[in-house]
Amino acid sequence: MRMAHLFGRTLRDAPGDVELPSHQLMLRAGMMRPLGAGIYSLLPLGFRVVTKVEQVIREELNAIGGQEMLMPVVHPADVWKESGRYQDVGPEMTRFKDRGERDMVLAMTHEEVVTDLARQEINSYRQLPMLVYHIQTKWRDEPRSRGGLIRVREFTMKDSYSLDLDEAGLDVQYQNHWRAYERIFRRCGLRFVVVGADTGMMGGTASHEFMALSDYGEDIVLLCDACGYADNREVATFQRQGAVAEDLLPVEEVETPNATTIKALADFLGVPLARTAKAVFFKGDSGRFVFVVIRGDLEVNETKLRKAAGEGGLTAATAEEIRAIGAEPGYGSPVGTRDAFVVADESVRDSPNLVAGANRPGWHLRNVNLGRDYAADVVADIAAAEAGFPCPRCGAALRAERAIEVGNIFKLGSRYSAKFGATYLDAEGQSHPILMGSYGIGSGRVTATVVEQHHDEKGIAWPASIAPYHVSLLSLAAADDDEPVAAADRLYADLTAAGVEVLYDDRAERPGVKFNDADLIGNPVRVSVSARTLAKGEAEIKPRTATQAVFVPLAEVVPTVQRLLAELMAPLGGDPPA
RNA sequence: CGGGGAGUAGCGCAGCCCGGUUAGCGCGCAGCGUUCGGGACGCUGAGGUCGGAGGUUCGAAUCCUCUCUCCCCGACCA
Repeated sequence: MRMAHLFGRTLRDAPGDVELPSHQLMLRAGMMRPLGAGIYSLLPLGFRVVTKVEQVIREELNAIGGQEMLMPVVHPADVWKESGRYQDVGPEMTRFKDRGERDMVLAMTHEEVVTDLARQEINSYRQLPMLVYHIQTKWRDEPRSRGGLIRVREFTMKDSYSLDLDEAGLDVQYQNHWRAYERIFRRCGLRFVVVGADTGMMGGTASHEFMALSDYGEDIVLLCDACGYADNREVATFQRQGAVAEDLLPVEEVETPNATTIKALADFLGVPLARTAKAVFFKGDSGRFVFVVIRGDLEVNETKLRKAAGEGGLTAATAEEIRAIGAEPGYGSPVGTRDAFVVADESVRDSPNLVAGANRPGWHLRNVNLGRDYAADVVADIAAAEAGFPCPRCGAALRAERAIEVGNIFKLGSRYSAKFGATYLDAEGQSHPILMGSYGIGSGRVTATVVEQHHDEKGIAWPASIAPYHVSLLSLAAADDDEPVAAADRLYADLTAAGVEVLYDDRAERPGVKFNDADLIGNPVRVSVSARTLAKGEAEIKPRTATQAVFVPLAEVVPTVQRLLAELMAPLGGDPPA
């Protein structure tokens, strides 16, 4: 591609309000442009990268037996009503009516459609297992998109769906995806970990997320370097110290002016946070008031709490709602409150004689004990794991890292097939629901995440496997000097003929501009010819991440580039260019 | 949805508080000339409904009201 006619120019400055490195760099490099909040056009350079990522995905999915297909992006609402998600999913699903006043939706995902297809196409055990996938646009009207391609409303996702006879078959496909995803992300040059995850509203029985470590990640993962334990913070657990044996002391009131936070309370009384119980108040989606009691040194994990309380969603309770159940904001405790569903963390069961609120301003109670002074409707693990907490498996200190979710795998089981009547007949003529799995990778998010992990102050440094082009070819010449241009033209032809993808900067720009743009765009190898190199019959070759360039005779450029590319590709596990 | 910030030329910004000819600067863009290995220089030039609507005023980018959009934090999130 000749850069003079490339659609999409580079920018010296990113828009001032853009902060994420990948967002800035992909805008500056001319790879994408915003159309609206969370809606982007991919320009040719960016589209080439995403296409390559998708090709990697395609190859690895095909390798585990995937059959590529294509399902629609506009769905009649009927299938969503059939699964129940038409009612369950909130405003992030866009609903509209067609001209015939029929309810329609924009696809957020494709479980419904694939299950509808499965019940039409599958009826015998002889047909299973199967694996189908597509790479298709999704629309999710997120309350807040952010960070360029990391979190958008319209995006392209590879979603695959496994169809199996039984749990054993589902396990195999789940493991196949696990391995395929590891290969995909390795080939894309991503550093990642696999963590256990919440199944969320996908339901199902198991879920893992592929998390690329990044300071700008929206998720937090907890990792154990000693034994390899890894979980999303939403589900991460930690070793508890067990019940403390201590005689239960009588409750006594203590005046605690202005001690409305747990920290202020502990400081005022001179007791450690772990000797206090804090109350946290939520209103559940069901309308119940959820009263949480947890030891003062721990934080509530809302995902765990939602499960323990059996609530689909939770919002913080208002001061009026708190007073309505007989509690007092800042001085709340479950002692003497009413009309609340009390969820206690295991920590308050195991730690006797805690300081808790007295439900009147300026006063707390010493020696409050679960069971004696108040009852809990549920006692469960609802505490958030933190860095430094003991690993649930081996006890070593956990490490916490921010991460971007680039892929996930779910066991759906019969959640959809049962509702849709997607069944097969076994060898005895018995009907069984097909067991399903669902597996997703966002190709645009993968692309942006690669940039997060592969850039420097100059620009992007693409892994060779997914770079827009293999080579940036620069002709460095004065306007009246035809020699370097002619030499670069020949190299462009030779490299292209050898199967190397070349972005040829043939613009009438000064050397500095071309160097800077080449660094910004980030193709893995740069080849330059100028009067200076031609004086010795050479070209300059420099990998994007190398500090030193090499000079080779013009005739050696093609083989040298091919060798360099092969070296750059090798650790990525992909094939070098032909 | 809550909190914060911002909409002035393709991009980055100033001007606004304290209203007053023709709305500025840098980059980019076009032309000419000089330059030519890490974002050159000179001259000339094109490019603007100052996000939109309404209002106040002799006069509004500037003041008031409403509204739209974008960004950041939070809530949310398969």
